[in-house]
Amino acid sequence: MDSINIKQLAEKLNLSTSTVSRAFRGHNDINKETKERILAMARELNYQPNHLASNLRENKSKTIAVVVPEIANNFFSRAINGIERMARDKGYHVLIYLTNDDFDKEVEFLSELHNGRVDGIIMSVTGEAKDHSYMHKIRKKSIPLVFFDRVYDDVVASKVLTNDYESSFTATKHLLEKGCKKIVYLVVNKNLSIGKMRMQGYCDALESSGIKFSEDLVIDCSNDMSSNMELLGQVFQTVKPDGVFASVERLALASYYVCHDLGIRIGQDLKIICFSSLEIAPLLNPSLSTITQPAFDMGGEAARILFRRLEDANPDEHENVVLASELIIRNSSL
Amino acid sequence: MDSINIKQLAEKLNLSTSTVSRAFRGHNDINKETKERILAMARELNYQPNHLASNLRENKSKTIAVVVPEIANNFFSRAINGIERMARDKGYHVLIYLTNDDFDKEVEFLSELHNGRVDGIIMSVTGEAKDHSYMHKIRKKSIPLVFFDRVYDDVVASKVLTNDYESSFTATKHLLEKGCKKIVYLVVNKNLSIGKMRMQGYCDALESSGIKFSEDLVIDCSNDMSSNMELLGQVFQTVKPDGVFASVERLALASYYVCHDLGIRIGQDLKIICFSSLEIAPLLNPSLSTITQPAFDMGGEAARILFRRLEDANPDEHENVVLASELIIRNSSL
DNA sequence: TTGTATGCGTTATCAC
DNA sequence: GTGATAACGCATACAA
Repeated sequence: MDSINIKQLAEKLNLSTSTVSRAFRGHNDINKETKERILAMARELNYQPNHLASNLRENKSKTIAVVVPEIANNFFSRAINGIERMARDKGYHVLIYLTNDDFDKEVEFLSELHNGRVDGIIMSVTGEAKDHSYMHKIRKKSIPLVFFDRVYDDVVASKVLTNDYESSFTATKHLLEKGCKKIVYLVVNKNLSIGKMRMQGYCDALESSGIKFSEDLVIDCSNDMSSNMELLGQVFQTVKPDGVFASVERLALASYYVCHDLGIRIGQDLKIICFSSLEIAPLLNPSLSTITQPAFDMGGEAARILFRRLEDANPDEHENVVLASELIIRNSSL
Repeated sequence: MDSINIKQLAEKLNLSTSTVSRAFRGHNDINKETKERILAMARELNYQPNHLASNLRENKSKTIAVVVPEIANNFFSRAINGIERMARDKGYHVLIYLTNDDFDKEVEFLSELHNGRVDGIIMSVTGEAKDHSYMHKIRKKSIPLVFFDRVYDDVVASKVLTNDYESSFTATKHLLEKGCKKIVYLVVNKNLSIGKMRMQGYCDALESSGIKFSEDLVIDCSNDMSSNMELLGQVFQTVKPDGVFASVERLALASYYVCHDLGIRIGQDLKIICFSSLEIAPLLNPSLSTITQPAFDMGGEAARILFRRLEDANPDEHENVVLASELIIRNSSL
């Protein structure tokens, strides 16, 4: 039993397709009884308007795309959760695209999306700092775009960020106050805006305590766990830092593994703090000090902004929102 | 500058729309030079066929829906990762729907999806064990469906599962061998197939060791962290179990929090093991023994099965796949 | 309040 | 090898 269409439904009811169509739209140019009769029959026959057809007709898809580097990640999965919740409320559907931090995929996805498939895009960019002028060309086609967390600074679009600079400054200050003299900064991509902001907070905190910033203490890591562990193992043994400020969660976790392996006592020998959305940070050994971003809310906010653009129009207005992260000190930095 | 359509492109080239259309399809009934000319112009003008229109025409969407209880969860986020990867390879797009374990939402989603929006569905059902006969009605409309992990036993569809019974049996056996006499089984929904299978493994392991199963040791929890902690606090103090077998990750984590609060020493006073996809289980305090499901592969397998149905046709053939979980003993059960 | 006719952008069928 | 045309299912302008 295949799907029924509006024409067949109309025939059953001895009505025209236009009348049937009206029953499903918000208008009130239809007799209440007829409408009910139509809806009843529709329920019985399990009819639902074909969205491809109606979307084609109305030139909108009621669908948004979410483009993120990864999903098996506490921050992004929560953010998507927030986006989905908001989208659901607004009657939108959510397509997911994972770049796996591959810039080429990002470009591919974005160009695929400009063909009516989606009404808008929410995106957190890849860590690869290549030329992203491709965005400028795409932007011209004017499908609304909202960045969150990882953004391209030179692309004009709405952005949802957290107060990375302040958080980094405070976190670094905290480590200094706890007696750290040699704090390494772990980063995946120095050139990405987010890495830059966080590093700036780190630098300024050092400076404010009269400590000179040293390029050697900036450790440029990758997204691969085992090579990170190898790198950090060397750093911890040769540079012998007494503090670690990790700009992303996975680098703190790599540090934990390395410390466990090398018998470095976290908290005593080496204090660790990091950006993280790990909800079980209190259960780690030792419990992990974190700067926790409001991931869910960031997603929700990004979606809210996008839908405002989509529905209130005014396509040239961009919103920038900054949400506050929370600094939670636990045993790893005490 | 808004999107261009096939007609405009055809005009620019002094060709008919049919010829232009041909350039974008796989056929070879078009002059090679014309084709190249068209493609070149398309690139220049940034033309892409509108997928709504072509999908309407072809009556398929090249899109699948993934319906899961939640996404901020290690298991599901990995599974989605696997699905997305496979979908990408096959040229499909992925819509995400989160039920938040709300049965009504599940019903709502599924009925929304039968209107041309998607070609197929991959789903893990909610924990609510209500009447799901609604599925039978929907199944008639014959859009391919693949279940993974959490399934409805009475619905005929392809299913991707793990060897839950064996894993549970082995894990419980392990606790018994380590000296546990009183093992509680933590479950969110006893009636869900997955809870049943896991519980059966637990029961049979007890029996095989000559221990009588007691209903009092089955603790029916919820999805709410704080009420679970309250419940478990009471159980740990009154029932005084020496072993915990948690059927889902969050219940083991709640146990950890409770033990930390009450000063119960995990591993010594109380041994814990659970189903979990937590990649940092080794970093917990103490490291957590887990039965780890191949979440990514399960997602990939579910997608593979779905696409086979979609492309090879043969709509009445169902595949059931069982993948093996891995039992990893760590300090929480030693 | 309802029906008729047209078009959304694309592709397949049939001519030429 | 290319062009004209109909059709996919629906929603609106207009007529009644």
